[in-house]
Amino acid sequence: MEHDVHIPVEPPRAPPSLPAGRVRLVDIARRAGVSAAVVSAVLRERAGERGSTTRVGAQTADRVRQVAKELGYRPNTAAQQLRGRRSDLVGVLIGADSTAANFSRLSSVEQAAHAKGRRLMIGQFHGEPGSTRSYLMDFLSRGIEALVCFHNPAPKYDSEALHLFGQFRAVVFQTSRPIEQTCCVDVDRAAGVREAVAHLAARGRRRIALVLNDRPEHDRLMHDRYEGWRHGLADAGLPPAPDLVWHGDGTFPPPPSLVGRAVDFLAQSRADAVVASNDVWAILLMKALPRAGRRVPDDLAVVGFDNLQAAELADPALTTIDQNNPEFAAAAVDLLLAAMAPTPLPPERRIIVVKPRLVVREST
Amino acid sequence: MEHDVHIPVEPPRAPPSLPAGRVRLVDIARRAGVSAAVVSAVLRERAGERGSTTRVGAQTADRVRQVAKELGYRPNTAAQQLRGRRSDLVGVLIGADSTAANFSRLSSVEQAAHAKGRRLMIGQFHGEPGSTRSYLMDFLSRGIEALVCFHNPAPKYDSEALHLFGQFRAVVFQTSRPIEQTCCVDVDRAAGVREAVAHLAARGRRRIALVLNDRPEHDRLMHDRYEGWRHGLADAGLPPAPDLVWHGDGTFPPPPSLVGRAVDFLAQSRADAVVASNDVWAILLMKALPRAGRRVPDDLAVVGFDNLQAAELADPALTTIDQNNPEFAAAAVDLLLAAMAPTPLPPERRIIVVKPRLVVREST
DNA sequence: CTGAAAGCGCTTACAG
DNA sequence: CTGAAAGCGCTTACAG
Repeated sequence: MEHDVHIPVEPPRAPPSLPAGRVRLVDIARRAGVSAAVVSAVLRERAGERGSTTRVGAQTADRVRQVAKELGYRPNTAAQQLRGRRSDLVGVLIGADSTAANFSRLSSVEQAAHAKGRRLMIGQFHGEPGSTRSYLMDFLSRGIEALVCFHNPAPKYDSEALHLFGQFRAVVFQTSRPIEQTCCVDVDRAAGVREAVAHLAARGRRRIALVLNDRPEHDRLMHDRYEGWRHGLADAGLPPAPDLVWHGDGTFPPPPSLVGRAVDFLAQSRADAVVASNDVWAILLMKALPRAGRRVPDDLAVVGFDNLQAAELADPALTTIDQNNPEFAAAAVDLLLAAMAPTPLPPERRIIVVKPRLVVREST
Repeated sequence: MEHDVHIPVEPPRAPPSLPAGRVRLVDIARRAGVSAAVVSAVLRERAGERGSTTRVGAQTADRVRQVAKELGYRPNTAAQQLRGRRSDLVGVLIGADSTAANFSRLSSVEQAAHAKGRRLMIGQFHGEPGSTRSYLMDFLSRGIEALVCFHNPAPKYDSEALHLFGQFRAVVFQTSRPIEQTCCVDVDRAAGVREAVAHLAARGRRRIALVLNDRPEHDRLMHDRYEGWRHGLADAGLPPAPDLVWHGDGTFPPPPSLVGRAVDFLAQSRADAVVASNDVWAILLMKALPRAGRRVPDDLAVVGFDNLQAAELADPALTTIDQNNPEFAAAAVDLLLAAMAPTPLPPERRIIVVKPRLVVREST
């Protein structure tokens, strides 16, 4: 019919020896004069997978590899996956409002995963539980079996989300687990603060204060810091000093008024050192202290937590507790791989605690 | 044979009406008493894809949806992809040594991509071209057609890498393109600096210096700042002042000795304001200036570039040029989607320039 | 409006 | 040591 003439004519097909478009396994097979099964066996062998029972002659194998390279063959992962191959993707869930510290940890996890031949797919959740669920379902649709969650602290999940988490072969959470069977990498915050207190005491500080973002009873992260501080004082032979603990109302980042109250507290309590909840708090304190007539570090030594880029750039450069992201990331990936193994991981091996490192700079 | 007795006995199969393991399309079809083709049509319709020519009766459709929900069906993306469905994944290439600024941009891109129904797979490269190539091949194997590259500045790619880039349907680079046909989102650095100079002039500054990390002739990013500064002076009716330009040797971050030389220059040139290459430079200058007897902002106003978290935390809080990541990310994703369309994008639409915003704080 | 069939690109028993 | 065949879970012409 006349109105059909505009339909484009099929271009002449390329000769079968030079496949057009994407190169497939059979294209290699045809060119090398072997069957697809042989090509598959050779290529999987090179990919370092477990040797198939089918052995291919060395000459044939070389020829196949040669042709594959010539044609620039790249296997179609969708087909491999459909045929039963396990996915090498790791899903990552991270809060869209994550701090810079979390994104730098993400970078470490990517490197650790890459070193183990894994790739990362990332999803950010934005508070509402729906976004978490949709990403989890998406990951499962793609055959992703391993998941890392950067929840800090873990939000309250609804039962539907918990059900979805349960469908992965391996899940590693950060800091705490909403589901007992899953895995967790935690940072030993108490040990970090304890080391910081030891460092301050060694430098002659005697009235070492603690500034918390929230009450220790409300927030496990703060509780851990409190415990580390308490033990640190005891280690150094200093008396327990509940009068040297100040806490905010959980607001973060703290508004100037809240920082001002903490500074007043530090001045009035005659503290000669302070361990802050994190670097942001520490830097804000350092900024406000001189205006209250307290010099850092002469009158008051300051220690932060996180080792943000801002810590190094602060004036004076901030002594802080580094969360040791490379070790954290390696532990997370190791846990993930161990949890994927056929034999279930014993409960005591499902949690790894990473020890942070104190980075001493000018503020102490 | 006796030594085979340890092989586990197959568990009794679940009745066909309650499929065990992953739920497939046919499981829904069986339960709903229809064919797989009907289920596929109904489910794709719900997924908002273009309506198939095959229309399904409303009652049947409802029943299918109901059953799919009951069984917790999730489509197998590998099978969909193998059947010809386009991938909704966007590959992201980012330097492992990326600054915090780049990772925060990554977060914006994820949000923009997510808003358009796309997912991100990230890969980090570690300097050597091999890691870039292996990620590009990996992305192609997965059927990923869209790529975003956070190269800043773009490294020298070998011809093999360039060939791989050419195999994607859409590639968006940051700042500059190593291949002409690809797309690029750039930040109008010159406009940002020009605005900063206008701001300084409006506050009565007359000797506005420029501190560059490298010679303008060596580095396009520095050249753009130089041009913005030059035009800014002209806009404000200030004389051209080549004696107010200082540049380092490209080392970044700058060692204290280099910062010291820049500070000496600022003191000797009697500058009353300075625009620095970036926030790190600005903060290091602010830290060193008081020791040279110059107070910020009273004697010397300071402007940075990037709006890092450290800028807000600096003392005084740093006025800086924000790269406007949300707009950058939206532009990058728009470009990607436009470039994926069947009609090729005209060359002039392959570059989008994002205007940065000046964030005024205490340092000016 | 609906069903039966073919096929996407692989891998894996199963024969030779 | 190698080949022919079946099938993973979908979607899309093609018939009815």
